[in-house]
Amino acid sequence: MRIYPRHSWNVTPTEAVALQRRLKPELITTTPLDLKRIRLVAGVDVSVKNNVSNAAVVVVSLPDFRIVEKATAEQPTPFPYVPGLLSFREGPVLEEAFSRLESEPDVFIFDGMGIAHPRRMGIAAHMGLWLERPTIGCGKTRLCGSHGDVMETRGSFAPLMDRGENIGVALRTRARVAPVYISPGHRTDLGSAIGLILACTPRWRLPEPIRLAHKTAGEFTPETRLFGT
DNA sequence: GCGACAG
DNA sequence: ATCTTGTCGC
Repeated sequence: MRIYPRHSWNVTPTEAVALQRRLKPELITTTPLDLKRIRLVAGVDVSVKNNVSNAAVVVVSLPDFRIVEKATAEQPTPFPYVPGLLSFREGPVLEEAFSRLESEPDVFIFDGMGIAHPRRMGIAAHMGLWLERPTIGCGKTRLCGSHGDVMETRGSFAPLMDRGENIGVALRTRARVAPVYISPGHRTDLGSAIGLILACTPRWRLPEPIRLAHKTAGEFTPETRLFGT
């Protein structure tokens, strides 16, 4: 599918922060999704081993979660892990995987934050600008903000607040299991994000597309090129 | 200055 | 993220 690069990834951490501040005004997080019309959902994930990054985008159909397409890419890891700058580490290899995608998913779910980020530019929000399509952040742990208790029943959630803003929710996708952190990325709103995540978690804590992408990204065979050939 | 800190 | 054994539960 077509992608829309917005800037070079070859930047310093200081420049990266400046880029996040410049891009933030372009995010749209007030448009609801028409959930009953969603047909294709993509899960996005990156695994890193020995400074080699492997990206996987797995597209599934709803409501049966059948795999429609898988796109992958491999690149040297270009940037260290710095809290708040994850997209500069995973963005380049994701861009390559996205460019190989044939289908056009209605929405993309990322392993990480959307606007639940110090500068409201988590990886789901940032890459949403590359895709110009709805994106949602689904993280396993919190980057910033705070929230109250979440009831133990599936579907319960508590607002995630940061500096007076509601940037997402801690959402219980499975009874008595730790909640996940959901936030809009681009071209969707918080309510729609919650609805879509619940529609994608029939059994496990993490959304099915993310689980499949995680599995695919981690299945790469490490290059054991010792002794040549 | 100190603590927090997606993957 | 990755490194890693056993272990509790359905």
